[in-house]
Formats: sequence, structure tokens, C-alpha cells
Amino acid sequence: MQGKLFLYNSINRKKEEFIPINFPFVGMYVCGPTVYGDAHLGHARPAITFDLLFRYLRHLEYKVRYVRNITDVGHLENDADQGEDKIGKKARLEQLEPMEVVQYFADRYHREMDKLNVLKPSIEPRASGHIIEQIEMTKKILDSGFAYISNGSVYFDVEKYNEKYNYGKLSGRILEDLYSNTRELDGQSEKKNSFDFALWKQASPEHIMRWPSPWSDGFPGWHMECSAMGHKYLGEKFDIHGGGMDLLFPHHECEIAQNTVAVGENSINYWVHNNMITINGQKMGKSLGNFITLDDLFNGTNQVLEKAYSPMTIRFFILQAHYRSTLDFSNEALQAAEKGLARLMKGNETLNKIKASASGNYNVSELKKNCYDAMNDDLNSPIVIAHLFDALKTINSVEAGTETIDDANLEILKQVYHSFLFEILGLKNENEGSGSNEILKEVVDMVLNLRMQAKANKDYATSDLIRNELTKIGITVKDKKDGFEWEI
RNA sequence: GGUACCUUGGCCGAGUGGCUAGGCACCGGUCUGCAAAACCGGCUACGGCGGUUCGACUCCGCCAGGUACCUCCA
Repeated sequence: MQGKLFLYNSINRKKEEFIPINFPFVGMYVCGPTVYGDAHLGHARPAITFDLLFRYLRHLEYKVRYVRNITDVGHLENDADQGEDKIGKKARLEQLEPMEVVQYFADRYHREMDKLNVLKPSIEPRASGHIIEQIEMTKKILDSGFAYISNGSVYFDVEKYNEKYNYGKLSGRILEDLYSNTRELDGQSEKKNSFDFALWKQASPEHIMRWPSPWSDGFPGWHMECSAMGHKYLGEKFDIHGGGMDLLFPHHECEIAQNTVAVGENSINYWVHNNMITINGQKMGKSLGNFITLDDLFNGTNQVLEKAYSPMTIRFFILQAHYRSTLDFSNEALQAAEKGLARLMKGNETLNKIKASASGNYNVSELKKNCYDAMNDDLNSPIVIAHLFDALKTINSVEAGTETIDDANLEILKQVYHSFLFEILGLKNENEGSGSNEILKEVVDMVLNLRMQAKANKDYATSDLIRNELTKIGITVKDKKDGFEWEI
């Protein structure tokens, strides 16, 4: 093994050694998107964070079952338990079937994730496909006495729960504080206390997404799906539950309460939360309206964007910050990421070209250890990247002849560089295959060969004209000692 | 108002009680007809005020500023 992996566990607020329940198997559940709009930069963060964890666990040869849900029902639009279903609302506005909306945005989400090289989860369950499981779980909670029926809806009795267990153990909240701090909302009379949350909600007549249940025609409460589906696919106890920090309270706190009653105490060992992406120091979020969709980023179609940024630039940008830190969006930062990534990718090409010497003065084992140490320390991808840049310096020095490397070390270097860059960080070389159009390639080569002739004749007016015109089209010409390179 | 967290060089962003983070930008150099690219080198910061300590950016206290959660949000 490559050392011990430590993860920051939100529930204890410290880094803990990761020990799976059933070695070598690992169960991981991550809160996925609610598909009622295009994915934005904020959605990319958990997807990439847990993709990193998924990839690293697999690299460590764990057998991982990674479940990431799609929420297609149950998230309410406005005030807690009083609003309109998000999917339903969008469907009414667009005159579409709710499932049509879900299909459309789920497809788009998948497409963006593919571009970001985010591996598909093992199972991607939908809330609407697990209504029965959610009803069964609600029944269990009712039977245990920690829930009550009110006007066709079922609510979790937080106060009663807190007498026996600890409501707030994850988010560090104290129930007494919630009495005074929870907002007074209209129509809360159905609930005993404002902080009680719905397990099942009776649907109002205009509500289109509805299912029959023992209590009413309605829909499941917004915390039920993760509890029901997580335990369905990963068992009564499983290893990791992840999601954005903004889900810590109330979503995950409520999940814990539900699980405790219906499944048992401490049914999830590690709670892992990624931080937010900020823009001008403020959280990028749907409700604030300050989000940039991934589609906009990839195409440069947003006023705040100076240019388009490729999916790998976005991925690298996110990996350059630790997942538990906020990450501030800016054009400058993205452009920095773009250039840095290009250098690392170039380094891999150079690495494949350099030759080993009989003896070398570079020992790669330290690099290898440093990279694993960084990953083991709560997935410190920025440190891994820093070490890869150090390796890059060596690679370039070997190519320049100022350093040497022996055959054995070169092989290990290739293997380490490759596995961290591509396999674990999940980056890929986007330039490969671009400009794959053979005719275009030959035409540009031909033009540049003409330019070489002009240069040989010292006809710099012509050579500069050719270069300028190509630049205008978007082709960058790079002169080399004995020829040229170009890229689009 | 309650709770938690943050404040690092021009920008992004790691980390540590004493030892260079890294990237980008910038500056200098190599290369080039000139550029660009690439490469090499330089650039040494930790909000303010106190305290603990042989020594603090790192620990403690206070202050200032900011953010998150408390309502759907990744």
C-alpha cells in the first residue's frame, strides 16, 4: 500500500484514517444534482472532488461502489414544506411533462460531466424511481414513534428525537438555538415545531408530481431520497457520504436523524464535504443568480468571461485548490490554470521523449512518496500538482542535458507522472486529436513550408505576412530550430 | 441575532512553531531575422494590536474586515 489515507470527517471535525467497513469494498454516496437547470461551476466542484476520491480509492485497489443520485422530485421551491416542487414548477412554465424536464437536464448534466472527465458513478438512482423505498422508510420512522401525521403529511419529530439522540451532531447545532432562530413561516401550523421536517408531503391540487401513499397523494420529503437510496444500495452501514458544505444543515443533519431511527445509529462512517466556489468573494449559487454555467465556460458565452475555458482548464482550476477551501473564480485565475496545465501536459510529451543515461543523479522515489503523502493527507491535490511541477523541472532539465536519469528511475518517473496526472487527477491532454482534420493539417503544413522558404530567402515580409494571417485565423505558429510547430 | 469558518506576495492558492510551497503575471537571460513559444534564473508574503515562547505567518486574547449555515442551493 501507499501509506494510510486520512479524510477530514465533518462529524468529528478532524482528519481520520480511512478504514472501510468491509475491506476491500468501499461504499460511497454523494448528493447529486437537482435537474431543473443547467449545471454551473458550483456543480463541478463536488463532481470533481468525489471523482478524485473515487479515482484515488480505486487506485489504492479498493472495490468502490459509488452512488450519486439524481434528484428529480421533492425539492421544494420556496419556504420549507410550503412551496412548489422545483421540477413541477419548471415543467408548468415550459408546458412540459416533468419527466421531460428531468430527462433534458439530466442528459445535459451527463454531457458536461463527461467533458470534465468525471467518471460515471456505479449507480445513479433517481428519487422518483424510489418512491416505494421512501414510503417504507417513512413507515419505519412512524412506527418507531419519531414522526407524526398531520393533515396527510408526515413530519419528523425533532424535539422527541433530540431527547434520546443528538439532533445537530453533524452541524454543531444546538436545538435550543433553533427555537429562537428558525424563521416564522406562514402555514406552519401543521408542524409541532418549525424545525420539524417533512418525510411525506400531501400534494396540493395543482401539484403535478404525486404518488399514492398510506397518508395522502403526495411526494416524499426532501431528505428522504438520500437516506432511502443510500441504504438500499450500500447497506445499513456504509463508509462515505459526501456532498457540498451547504448541505450540511439541514439536509445531512436530517438524514442522520432519519437513518438513526430507521436504520440504526452511526450508519455512515465518514462525512465528507466540499467547499463552495465563490465569485467576487461570494458563494456562487443558483439562488443568488451569480452562477456561470459550464456550458457558458466551455463556450465563453457569458459577459463575465474574457474567453472560453476548456473543460480540463476548469478541472485543473478546481484541483489546484484543496476541496475544503473556498475557491474564487476569476478570469485571471482560470487563465493561470490554463497555462499551468498546458505546461504539465507538454511535460508529459517531453517525458516520453527523453532518454535515460547509464547513471543518473535524480532519484524519483521522493517524488513518488511526496505525491502519495499529499493525496493521503485529505486529498491534497494542490500539493500533488506542486510536486508534478517539480518533476516537470527535472524532466526539462534532463531534456536540456543539465541533469541525468537512469533507466530504472525514468521508468518510475513515467509511471508516477502518468498515474497521478491522468489516472488520479483525471486530467487529459485536450490537444491530442484537435486539428485531426488531415486536409487542414496538410494545408497548414504546406503554407508553413512556403514560409520556411521565404525565410531561407530572407524574405521576411512574406514570412511575417503568412504568420500574421495564420494568427488571425487562430493558428499559432511556433518556429523551432529546424522547422516549425503550430496549434489551433 | 445564533453558530462556524476565513483574512498569505500583483492574482490564484498550499503549508508549517525556527528550514524555498506551487502556478500565473512581472523582470532578466538562452533561443530567434524579428517575434511567439519553450527553457533557465530572479521576485520571499502571511489583516491590525497585544500576549505565550529562545523564536510565531503558524499557539492564545482582543479588534477590524469578509464568508457560510440558520430557507431551495453543490
